[in-house]
Amino acid sequence: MTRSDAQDALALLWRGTAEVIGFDALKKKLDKGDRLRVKAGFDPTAPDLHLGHLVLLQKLRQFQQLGHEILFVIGDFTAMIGDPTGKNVTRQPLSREDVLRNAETYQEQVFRVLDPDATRVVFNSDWLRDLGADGMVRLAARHTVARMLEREDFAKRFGAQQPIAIHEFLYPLIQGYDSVVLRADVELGGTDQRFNLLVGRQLQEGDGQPPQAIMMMPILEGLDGVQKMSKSLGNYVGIAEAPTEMFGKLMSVSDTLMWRYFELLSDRSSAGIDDLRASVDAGTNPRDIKLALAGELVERFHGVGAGDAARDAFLARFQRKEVPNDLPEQLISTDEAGGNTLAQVLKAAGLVSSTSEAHRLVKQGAVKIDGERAGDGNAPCADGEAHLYQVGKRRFARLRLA
RNA sequence: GGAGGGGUUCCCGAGCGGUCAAAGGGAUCAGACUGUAAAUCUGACGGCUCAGCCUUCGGAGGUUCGAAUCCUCCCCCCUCCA
Repeated sequence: MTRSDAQDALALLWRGTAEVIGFDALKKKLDKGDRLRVKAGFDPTAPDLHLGHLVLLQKLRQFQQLGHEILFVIGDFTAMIGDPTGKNVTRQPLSREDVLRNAETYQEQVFRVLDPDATRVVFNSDWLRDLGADGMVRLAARHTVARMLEREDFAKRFGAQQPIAIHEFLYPLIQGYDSVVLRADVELGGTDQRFNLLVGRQLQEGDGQPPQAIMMMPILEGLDGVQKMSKSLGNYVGIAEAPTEMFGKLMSVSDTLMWRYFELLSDRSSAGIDDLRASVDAGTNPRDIKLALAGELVERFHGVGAGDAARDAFLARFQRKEVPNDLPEQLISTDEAGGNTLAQVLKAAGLVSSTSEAHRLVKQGAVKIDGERAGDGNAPCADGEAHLYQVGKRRFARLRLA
């Protein structure tokens, strides 16, 4: 590795991080050309990954591309405790079966980002089961209650006289112990993991190991650009989502937020991103840059060519306002629909969730038949021939009545 | 164990006998605008055989011409005291 390669590598690894602890030691190891053991732990609790999770995975991917070893820790043991981080209440533990099933879907999605051949997946129950009661007691002896209570969420709950179960104290200790067992050089986590990550350093030092560096990644903003991306807020892009969905969602992101996504999610080099910025400053339409971002991410999750296909479909539909060309014809039975009024047909076709909604949308001018705006939800639909029904800009169906 | 407070339409949250399908905000959807599904503005936002009708305000009963609003019992949450 040449001098400048090393610097580029460092810059790449540094990019987008919220905070790095133990930077100097890390730099030294990188300069030496060591192959680092990079640890990241995952709770197999919510198996639906989205781009918010990708931030961390992306960083792992970068380490991986630079030749380092990824230790992907599935916290099947710790999931039984439930990470208290950020929680104001004690978490419900998961059953063994849930954990294993989740871990399965987890890996499947994760390997769309990471190279499975260069990733070591480990389950922390492997060594924690053998730790035994005495080992657990020894581990617990390594930390004090006072220090544990420094943790913000514990402190809050304690101050508010809300319960903290004793086993919750074990979570950070166990996560830290994982680092000891794995002899991690670096551990990645979200900024909310700071405390747990630091415990790892402490335990490693106590064990006579050099403490791991800690790399904290920021929380990704969701599509609204304000709140963190999360499934419950509905502002997320799922890793397993269909290409057109994913593309459309990414295109709806604001121009400002787009750069954040580039920095945290894109495989482009930092220099390449700077070039894009410069070109926008020079007058390039940000939309075109966003198309590239959306294309890149779709490509990553859906394979070569998927990005271009999604892009073409998007442009056709929203820029040229064309109708999607691969619309299958749907046969609607007026018997099942309960009648043949426009509202009933739209409901039967699944374009609206109720006839009431259909009537409302018709009144708002959102419904078109063969491109003609419909004016009456009670108007009967002619049967026999297929017609193109459209609700709003996104819902289409080619329907034939029977 | 004792004393209080509360459960309202997707979420938050008003309403406290009729004028309530129920304020306001958020989310969502639509229309306009646009460089895209950003921003902004406007509107919609329980269901139906849709300008009329039907079913909603934790659950079950009751009072009343009439209840989300009053009473009884039950379920669940929270706060304070012990």
